[in-house]
Amino acid sequence: MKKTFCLVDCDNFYVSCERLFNPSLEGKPVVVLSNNDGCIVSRSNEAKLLGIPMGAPFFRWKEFFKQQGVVALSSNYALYGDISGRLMQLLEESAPCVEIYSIDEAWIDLSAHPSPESFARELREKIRRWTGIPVTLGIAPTKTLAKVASKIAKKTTALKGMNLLFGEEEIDQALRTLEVDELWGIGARLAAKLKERGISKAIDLKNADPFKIRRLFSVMLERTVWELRAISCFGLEENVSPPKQILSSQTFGQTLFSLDELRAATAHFVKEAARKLRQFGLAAHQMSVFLRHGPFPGYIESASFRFMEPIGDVIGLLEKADSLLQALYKPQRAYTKSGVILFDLLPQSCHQASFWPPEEEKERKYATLSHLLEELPKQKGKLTLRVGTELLGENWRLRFQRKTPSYTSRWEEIPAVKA
DNA sequence: TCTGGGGTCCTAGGACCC
DNA sequence: TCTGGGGTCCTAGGACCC
Repeated sequence: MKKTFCLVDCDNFYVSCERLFNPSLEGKPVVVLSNNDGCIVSRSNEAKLLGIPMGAPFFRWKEFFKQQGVVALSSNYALYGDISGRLMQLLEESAPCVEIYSIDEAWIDLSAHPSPESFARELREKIRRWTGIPVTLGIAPTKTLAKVASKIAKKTTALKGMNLLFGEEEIDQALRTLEVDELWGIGARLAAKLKERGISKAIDLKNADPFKIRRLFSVMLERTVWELRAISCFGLEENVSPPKQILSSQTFGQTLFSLDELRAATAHFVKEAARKLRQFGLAAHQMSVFLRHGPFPGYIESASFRFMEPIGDVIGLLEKADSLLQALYKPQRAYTKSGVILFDLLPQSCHQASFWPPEEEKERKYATLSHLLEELPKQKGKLTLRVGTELLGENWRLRFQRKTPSYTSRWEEIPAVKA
């Protein structure tokens, strides 16, 4: 059966969110920075026109921004997450089959829709009116081609944020204009290898022999070739599958040397990871703690542990993480980042009984404590109950020098209208 | 002086099994 | 001299995505 996929892709999402609450940013070059104000992760069209690349380190562009009047903002994830939630909800109410793909992208299956074009036109208008966020829609017989359609729509103002790609000639025409690394699933590494074999434009990959591509590269790349030929290989994934791993980590606000500081940071990451674990009703069979040290990009060392039984409670995770960390730590090292990964995740309900008699008393105590540790701060404020290790240091925390208020998610920061 | 954080999937190779 | 042929599972590492 012929398929029709529609990609809904927010334009410059983080910048667009900032503009909702600060219209004076409209028409100006604006960028949003990553955590720690490290690099540039979102750019307005005006900023793109100035030649500012995605992912560039902020410190290299600071001077240029001053000269050109570019506004740089720290990222405000509470705001972006909230706006994204509203937008996705709107999509789910408007379309039958939706896959939320990232904070600012979603797929809609329009295969059964009698008129995808008018549906898309109305949807785009509705999103703009209800959320204030501009989006671009790419519509095509495969996901890879829908990405191509949207990419071209973003480059071509005449298309007004919408592009349908169906005819073979139209598709070929589009693929002739794109480099192979502009395709979904092809990064710099693969592009370099493809170029060695004379495949440099997207159209060259479409015309390559899929079986040869599979042999030389991978099945994934073979599927991309089929997708470029309008044969769908990547379907819509509607059911939100639980995560397979949970990672919580950060680059520190400054270089750290002391074990106590690292312990405080790690305790924080464990709590974050455990919160997510509970949110999905999962338990972790394995945990790994890692540290990065030395000059950028640095060396990463990690230590893992496999629990006898999958574990979900914070206290148990904290204990183990702390001892893994202490085993990894070496004095005199300049640490720049740490983190915790939980993997081998299972639903809490498929708990396999232990061969050993359970330590019921201890488990009950832990469960109560873990519950308190999570609930109390939620109800009474962040600092009401914390783990001792968290108090060992604060220097790992991030610098946010240019953050805008949490307009939609904190009562104290809701915008006020002055009479 | 400054370089994000959170994910997924695939592959190759080793250990082990019958 | 001759040294099988299938499997499975696990892990590390590479590549990609937003």
